[in-house]
Amino acid sequence: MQQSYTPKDIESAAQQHWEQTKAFRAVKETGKPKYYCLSMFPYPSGKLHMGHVRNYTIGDVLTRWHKMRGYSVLQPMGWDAFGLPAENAAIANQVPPAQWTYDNIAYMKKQLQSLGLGIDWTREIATCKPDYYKWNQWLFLRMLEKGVAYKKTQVVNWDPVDQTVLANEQVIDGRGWRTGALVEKREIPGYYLGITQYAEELLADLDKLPGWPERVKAMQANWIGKSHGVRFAFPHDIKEGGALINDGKLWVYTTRADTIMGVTFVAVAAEHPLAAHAAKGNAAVAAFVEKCKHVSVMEADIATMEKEGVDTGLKVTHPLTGEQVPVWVGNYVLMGYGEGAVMAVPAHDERDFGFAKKYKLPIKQSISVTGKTFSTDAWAEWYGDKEHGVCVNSGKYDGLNYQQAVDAIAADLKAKNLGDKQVQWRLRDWGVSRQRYWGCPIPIIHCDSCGDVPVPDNQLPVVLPEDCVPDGSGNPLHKRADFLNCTCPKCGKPAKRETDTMDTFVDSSWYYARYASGFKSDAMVDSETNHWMPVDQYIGGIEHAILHLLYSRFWSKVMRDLKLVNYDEPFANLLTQGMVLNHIFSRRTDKGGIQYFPPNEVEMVKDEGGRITGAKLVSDGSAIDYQGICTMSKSKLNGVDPQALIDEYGADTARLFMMFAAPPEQTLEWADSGVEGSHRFLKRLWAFAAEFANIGKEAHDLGNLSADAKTLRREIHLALRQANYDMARFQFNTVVSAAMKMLNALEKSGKEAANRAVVNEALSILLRLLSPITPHIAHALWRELGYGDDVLAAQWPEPLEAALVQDELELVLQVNGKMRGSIKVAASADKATIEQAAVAHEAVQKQLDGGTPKKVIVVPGRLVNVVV
RNA sequence: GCCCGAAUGGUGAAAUUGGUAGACACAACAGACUUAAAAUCUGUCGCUGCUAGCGCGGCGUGCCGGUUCGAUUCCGGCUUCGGGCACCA
Repeated sequence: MQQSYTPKDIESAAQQHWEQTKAFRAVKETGKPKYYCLSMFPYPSGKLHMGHVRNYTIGDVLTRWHKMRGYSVLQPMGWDAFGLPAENAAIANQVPPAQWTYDNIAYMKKQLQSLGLGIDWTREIATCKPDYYKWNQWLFLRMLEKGVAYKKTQVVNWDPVDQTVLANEQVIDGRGWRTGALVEKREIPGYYLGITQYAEELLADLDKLPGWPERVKAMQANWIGKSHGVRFAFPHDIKEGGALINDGKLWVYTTRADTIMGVTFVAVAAEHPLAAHAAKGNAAVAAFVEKCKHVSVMEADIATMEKEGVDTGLKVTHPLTGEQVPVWVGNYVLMGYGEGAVMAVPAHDERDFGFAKKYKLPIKQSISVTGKTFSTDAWAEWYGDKEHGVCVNSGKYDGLNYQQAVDAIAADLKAKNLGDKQVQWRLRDWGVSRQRYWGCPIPIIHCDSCGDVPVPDNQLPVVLPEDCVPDGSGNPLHKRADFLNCTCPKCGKPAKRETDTMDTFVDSSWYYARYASGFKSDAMVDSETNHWMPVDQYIGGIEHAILHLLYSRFWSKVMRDLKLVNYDEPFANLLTQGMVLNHIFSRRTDKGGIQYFPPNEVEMVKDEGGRITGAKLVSDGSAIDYQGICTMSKSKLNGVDPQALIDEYGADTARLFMMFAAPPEQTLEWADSGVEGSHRFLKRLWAFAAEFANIGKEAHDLGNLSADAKTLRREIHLALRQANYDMARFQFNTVVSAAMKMLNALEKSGKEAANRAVVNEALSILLRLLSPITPHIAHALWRELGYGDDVLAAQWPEPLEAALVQDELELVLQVNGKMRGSIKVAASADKATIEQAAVAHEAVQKQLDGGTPKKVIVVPGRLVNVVV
């Protein structure tokens, strides 16, 4: 056996072995439970980054661990291959997006394989291939038939840099989620998916997902945003051009209908028809409306912006009291939510209160809480309390609590035909049309006579030409006559194809079901899908907590309603892995800019305690600033290329460090020195195994062990017990530390001839334990030491009771809860014996000072606490 | 403001859920081997007081309080930092 650890050789040999034995080919096996382990598929950006390595290592550890425990496993991989970066690369390099994408896929696939991932590559998919996106189109047509998909013209978020429409979800603080450009409002036609039709179920079914992190469920629930309230109208007779505006009704929505008797004014958004009407005859209103339009663009200021408004001079009628109520324009009212108008109750809404104080509007109390005194001088927390409040100054509603008042008021409004209870959702329908080339074509044909005609199923897929080179000015499909021109399926006349493509979130909304399908028939999914689904463990970044996961859940429910699949929820368990961070180093340039330096060109300067105080450049020793720790990013030059790491240390070291540095859900701080530490462990393991192989493995009798051998064996099994416990809760960092403890113990006392039987057992445990994390070295040593042909086929180790028992226990001795020493007692000792031994201990005697203990507490197997 | 989550040595972290705080590592320091370096191995390593030393104490898990024989863990009240949501009516 080779004396030194050479990762290159053993890793390629192990990978060949898995390939030849088809070790990870997923097949239905009767009598075995299934385990579908899925990592979020990558976008083929060019090369793997550390986040990928972390994600896929976690998935592979779980896959291999389950395989060894008797599950039939499915771990697939594919490519989220449509999207903007390919078009941007095309513009920059004059290469078709298709070619760029396929080249990247080929390279990244090699990288994934070099990590030794146990993937069933026969199920590989790329979403840019017609045999995949055909089913996007097919399902889209089914949705059209069911009314789940529909076309409408709407104001959309327009990203001026990417020249595309963004979903509401893709707008962050008024900027495009990818480009960061300020979003403009535009009106264009597009297709929408009725995700709001499933809002109730998407919210309710979160309760069916105990294996999801609470915070992800909370984020989804917030996003769906269900609120119960009352929608009602203030009647008015304000006319424009002879006709009543909005049929003489100013609609508002409120969650606090119980405070309706406290209404002293109404506030409308600057874009509201009443505001527009008032602006025509009132310069002050016109100026304010204009100001709101400009200010509203400055998103950063909005959060801290002063609440401002202007009186329109218009009046509407209170629907219950008949009083005349003034209408104001408020910069805090949003046209996009509810009705674009709100009833204002200064006494019981903090925002309205501030507004009323500023403009000296009346404040009318309509809720009171026992023992509290109302004052219009300052806002108090209880004014908004709907738990304890009862109606006052509210006529017939006096004395009613929140729910009673809302019920009564809603009923009265309904009787007057002026309103009713309504459930309001924050969630909007999903606009899927994108004015981009590199995406799945929307299967629609525009005919001058017949209008928008769906492409018939037998003409699917509508294939996207793969040889276009976008030049940055609009969609290149507009210039492709061969794509554009077609005949109308209804009347046969010449017609034009839709050139919009689908949001790439469509592609990723069902790929997991496609993997699970056997690919045996020309169908979106086949019967094998229901065997593997739902995904038993889904692993990916927290950044997808809302969009991708919500869309996938929605898509699954649509597929279920079409009887394509039989599950309600696609992902039974979800693990959101933390980000990978690294140090940032920078320096101010002469011109006042900031220049960043990659960590490998920098030497850190530390103080005596080892704290980082600064840094200097390796090349010339000049001082630079240490900026702390941040996510790896191209612009800050603090990314680490996993390939360099694999080339230098091997895949096992990369995997081991990734698992050891932090628990999976926590952010991981990159440290080169930590990588070396992990590599050192593997070298030590190899060296120890090689020495053991040389000495030979005679004397394999575990039945008659010396006290030392028993102690060593117990240490091994204790560590194993801890490892198994931690494996089950995905705390892989302490699984690794258990493995390290085993090797430490073996190095300390494993070289004695008398311990050889224990060492032999220990190494077989250690190699099986490490096999999911560092599969290559485990595979190689398992064979070298003659344990068998394939460690993957070995049974997962479990600690033995016989190895854990002790004749004599060491108990911690406490006096008043403070540790004062320890006592040794026979394992069979009863409570009285232990108490006696404890009290007799000199440390206890010293504390007792001749007296007797008040109380003695014995925790079996752990400690004795003497209270004096 | 609301909803999550976190806070433990110089650093990453652990403590099997109320029972020896700091496991396992990294860094640092000292030593061995070496002509030397690298590699490797050994030792020290929370803060602090007394002691020449062996040792013997005190404090310590963001802060303040509580429950308990015993609290990193449970309860109440804060502080700070992450993440999400938000003029959402």
